[in-house]
Amino acid sequence: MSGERYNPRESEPKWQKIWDERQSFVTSNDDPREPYYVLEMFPYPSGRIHMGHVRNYSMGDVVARYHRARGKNVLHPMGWDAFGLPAENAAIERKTHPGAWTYSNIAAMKKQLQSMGLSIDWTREIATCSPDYYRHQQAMFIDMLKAGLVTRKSSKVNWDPVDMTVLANEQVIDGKGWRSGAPVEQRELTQWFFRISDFAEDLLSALDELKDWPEKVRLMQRNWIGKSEGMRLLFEIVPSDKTDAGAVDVFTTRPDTIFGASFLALSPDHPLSASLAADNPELTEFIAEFHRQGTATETLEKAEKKGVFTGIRVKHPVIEGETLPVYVANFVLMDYGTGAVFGCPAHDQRDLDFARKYHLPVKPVVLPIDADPASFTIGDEAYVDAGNIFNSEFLDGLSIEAAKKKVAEHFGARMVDGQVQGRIEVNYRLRDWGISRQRYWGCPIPVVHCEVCGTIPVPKKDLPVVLPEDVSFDKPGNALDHHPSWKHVSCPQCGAAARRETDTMDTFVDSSWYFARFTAPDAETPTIPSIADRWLPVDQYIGGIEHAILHLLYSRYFTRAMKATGHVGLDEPFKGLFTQGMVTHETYKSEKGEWVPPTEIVFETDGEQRRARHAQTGAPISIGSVEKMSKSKKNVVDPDEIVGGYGADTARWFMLSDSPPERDVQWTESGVEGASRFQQRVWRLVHDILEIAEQSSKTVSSNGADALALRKIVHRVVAGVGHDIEALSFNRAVARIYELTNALAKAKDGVAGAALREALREGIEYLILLINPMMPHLAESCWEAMGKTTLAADADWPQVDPALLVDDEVILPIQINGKRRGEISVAKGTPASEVEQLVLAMDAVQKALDGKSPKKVVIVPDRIVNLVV
RNA sequence: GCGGGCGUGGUGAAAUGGUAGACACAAGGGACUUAAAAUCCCUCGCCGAUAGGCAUGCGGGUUCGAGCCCCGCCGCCCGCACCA
Repeated sequence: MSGERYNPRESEPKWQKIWDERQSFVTSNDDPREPYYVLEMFPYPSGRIHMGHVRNYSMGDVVARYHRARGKNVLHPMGWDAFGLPAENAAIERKTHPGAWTYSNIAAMKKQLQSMGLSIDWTREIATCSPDYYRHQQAMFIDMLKAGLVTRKSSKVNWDPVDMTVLANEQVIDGKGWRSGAPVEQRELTQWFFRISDFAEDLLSALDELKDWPEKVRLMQRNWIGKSEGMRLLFEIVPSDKTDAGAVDVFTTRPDTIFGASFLALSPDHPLSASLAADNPELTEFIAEFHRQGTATETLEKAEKKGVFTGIRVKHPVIEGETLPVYVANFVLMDYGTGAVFGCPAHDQRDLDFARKYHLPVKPVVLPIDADPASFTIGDEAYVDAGNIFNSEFLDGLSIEAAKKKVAEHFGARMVDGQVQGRIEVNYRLRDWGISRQRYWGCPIPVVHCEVCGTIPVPKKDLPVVLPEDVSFDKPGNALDHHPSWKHVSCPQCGAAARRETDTMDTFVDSSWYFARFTAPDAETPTIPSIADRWLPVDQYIGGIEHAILHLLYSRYFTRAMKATGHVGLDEPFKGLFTQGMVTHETYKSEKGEWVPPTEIVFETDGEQRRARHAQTGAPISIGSVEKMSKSKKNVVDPDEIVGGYGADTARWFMLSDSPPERDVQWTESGVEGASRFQQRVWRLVHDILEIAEQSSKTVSSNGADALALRKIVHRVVAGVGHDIEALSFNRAVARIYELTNALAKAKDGVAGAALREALREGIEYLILLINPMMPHLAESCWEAMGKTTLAADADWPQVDPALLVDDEVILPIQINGKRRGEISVAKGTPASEVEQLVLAMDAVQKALDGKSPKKVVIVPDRIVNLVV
């Protein structure tokens, strides 16, 4: 055998250079072969890749290389999600320009990614902060503006007081900014919006067709869109001197409980609340207090349900002569429905709490099945389940569903305040996507505000609207707005002095179409629709679950908006979606309770317990829980150190082994060493077998049975690995490859004849091709050692001989009363009657039967035998 | 509160309703070596000397047969959360 160890530090750069020189992974749009588009979520250029990237891109690369070997024309590009606030923060801290910082980060990360040996077409690289990219985004924005997909409106927004910018609802997590973590405040601002809510129904129903998406993600999006079917209902105000308004408009999903209504509640933000507050000091104070403490979503959630009577009453819509009091209540959202609700305390917990507090009537109108109408009462718990309507005149006896229909008919035929009193309405939780950000480092919104002409889009010939280079970040807030001259322009329509829009776009806009731009990255238009439509949708998209709502929902919307403006011809951008788990690591703490990085620790074991000490001081270290790698807990492992030490293939292999890809994976030193050992083992095995194969066969006397047995294993593994990769079950593919390696190592020791030598040769050749998607550098080195003059990267996936997948002998386990008691080897396809005879004749079976005859004999041909005694 | 997911050896995990624990890590024993590293071989769910028994969070059920299907608990994780 070759005594030399495989040296990844030498071989990996060598193959990377060769792939690069031969342009192995450059994809042509004109290639006639079947297209396959695999994409991993592009990274934010923070400056360094982390293990999460390694895992993500290792998976994507396996898919890309596998499909390339299967003869597809594979598109596997990479780019940079390069706009965003960290660049501005860095500019402030380091007195540099956001662009300079970003581009130097890109260069550093690109080098790191290249050292991983990914099969990426780097000729298609894009950075969203480049005018070459964002000018097309601006062009599409103008198209969408003209198509009515974009709107500008004043609304209450989530204001991040640290980042000094606006956040979309989706970007507020637990009442805090998704990036800054600061409690979010509510402010009233004029903003640009994509009218995503117009697409709510389509975005919701199309989820059903995304069969290659995780059910979990579809469900999260479904909940986020939040469809609810209900009714809009007008309550006529009893005339008084308090207000001129004729009716209050209410949204409800439970019109069937209308007879149980006992009050109306308005949001403090409801226009009627404000007008009623004018001569009502108590109400004024209540609304003011609501606004004081109601800024942060968090405090809002914990607040007690409170309200103030407004002094006005409405007519009960179905009970003649009765009226209901109107309250302003802190739990009614202005954002949802109409900002007003009717309270039916018997069948809604919130309403019940409110009613008990203010001593309002509680009248049950839904009777649980089998309950006695005479004695059924509501205590502290509202009854919200199924039942039949009672206490409700013309609805009595109906089911909830039937009652809803009847109520709709009833109110649909009546008029209040000059309008139909009630009509069916569908409401969505999904709000329009506010994209205005008061930041410099983002795509400028290409419009001009003219006092004469209003808001005018920048003519396309004047695009791109480029960010000014000479900016200062001395003052907090928007550097673009502070720039002395940039915003002063003349109106493109009338020529008068006008002002540029200084808001830039949310960076989620940038990432909502990059996958389309990759299909024609140098085009003079945002896309070349015929080419985009050929590649899209992305066949396999891979990324983190944290983008389940934001990025993926926006991209789905944006693709529809691009279709409406003629830039693509499809609705859904991602056919297959896979969300990978996080990379975790043990945490370590010193006796003082400080986090200690794994690089500073040595481990020892006494066979029972693992202990840790500080490498330099020898101080004891406590081993803590396994957590997501994070700087704050110091449990990060730097990919550069792993790639520089063990090599990229080892890191890749380890990321794919053991843990199912959707689950979290724990990075361990021993796991990496195991991966590295396997790398050496393959290298040795290939050389050992080559040596055996080259020996002249003096004793050609093999009957071929051993060779056939080996070939069966080889072909079964090849078929299995292909299957596993297509299912993205990389850990199972890895296990099969280990099995093959074990089988080859065993077989090589017993070589008797030429047939087995040939089988071994086929075995290692296939082994190399199987590991190629996962450890491509090692595969090339082994391929070369075999004397091949081509590249493993260009080799076809091994052909499976179907005949070798079939066994002519099968081993049937024999169960007695469901417990395994023995086995029998029979020819495949042996009929049940024959098997029964054979089994009953067996000693072990006779012994177990103890002279009795079985009550029942279950025989599943080629699978199992079960005797019931 | 609502919705979803997951509970299998010391560990990561396998297992179209059909031999539970493949494969790997860790551990232990042995070979080789002056020694170490590397490598190779063996053991490795629990109880039991063996025969065998018990084992997939707990309790039931369906089935010839359940880790897998159904019902009820317990625990952990994730998402949403005053949505009328």
